[in-house]
Amino acid sequence: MTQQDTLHEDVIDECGHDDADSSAPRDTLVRIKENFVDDSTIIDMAEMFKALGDPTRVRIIYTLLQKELCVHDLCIVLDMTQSAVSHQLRYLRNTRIVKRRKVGKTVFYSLDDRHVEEIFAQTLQHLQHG
Amino acid sequence: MTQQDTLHEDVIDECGHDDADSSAPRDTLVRIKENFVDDSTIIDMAEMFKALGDPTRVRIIYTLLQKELCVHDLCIVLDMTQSAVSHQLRYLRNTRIVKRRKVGKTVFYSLDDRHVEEIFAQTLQHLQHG
DNA sequence: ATCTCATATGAGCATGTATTCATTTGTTAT
DNA sequence: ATAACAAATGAATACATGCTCATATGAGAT
Repeated sequence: MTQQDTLHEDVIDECGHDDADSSAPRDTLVRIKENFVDDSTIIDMAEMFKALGDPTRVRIIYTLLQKELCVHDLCIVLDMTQSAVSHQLRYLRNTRIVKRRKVGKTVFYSLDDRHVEEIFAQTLQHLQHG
Repeated sequence: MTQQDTLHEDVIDECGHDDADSSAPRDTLVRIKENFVDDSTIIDMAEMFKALGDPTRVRIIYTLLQKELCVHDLCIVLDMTQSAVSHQLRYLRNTRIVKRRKVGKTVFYSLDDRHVEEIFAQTLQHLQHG
């Protein structure tokens, strides 16, 4: 916010009259500002994408997309420490992307959120042949 | 990888014979491992989600979803420093989410990737009324 | 109770990241 | 050329994050 508050309108769209002290563009910005969803939604979105924004977690999700697995087997498939996997599973659990089911002393993990599943699968498709 | 390599199969699915030295479950894990997409795809996915996984960048994308804007106006709408916004725009540019168009000394930014746009809009919808 | 296996978790560390501040580059106008 | 504005960028800083190591919890078996 160091520079002055003049507004710029796309020259092509507005055909000329984008004067520095015109008020219409300012209204446009105000309108955009008012169109904002609430902060909590913004934060929720960021949180969710952040949860998907790590290679290890992507691999976990991709694995669970194929089959429900226990922590131990996940460690084998991912070739990672039990501790590292458990930490990431806790992360994914906290963001409701993954759920667990206990059978005796083993805990089975599977995907919890269907539309996270959709987003993930969709993105995977796009990247694989796009 | 500290614990032993016994495998666990879902008791309900497999109706009993989940012996520690059964070989079928091990095959299952091997199959899952082989189903893996290549590492670069995993990394690309994570990179892309990471790019969307920050409140500031979410706000930028949400804003540009409504209208192409120059850096200066983005600063006003987001109520953020020109430097901070520019840094994030560079990030989004590097991940091909956003593109720029120069008109004189002002630079207009807009969304570049249509399916990032779709993923974003879809996720927003899900979160707003889900 | 004790032992073992499966998972969870806290602390510590090394690395990554978002912002700020100061400065630079690039463009227009005088 | 010089001045003024728009945007980009490098360095520094404060904070977040992913993994490791050690340890704790919890459940079944002996």
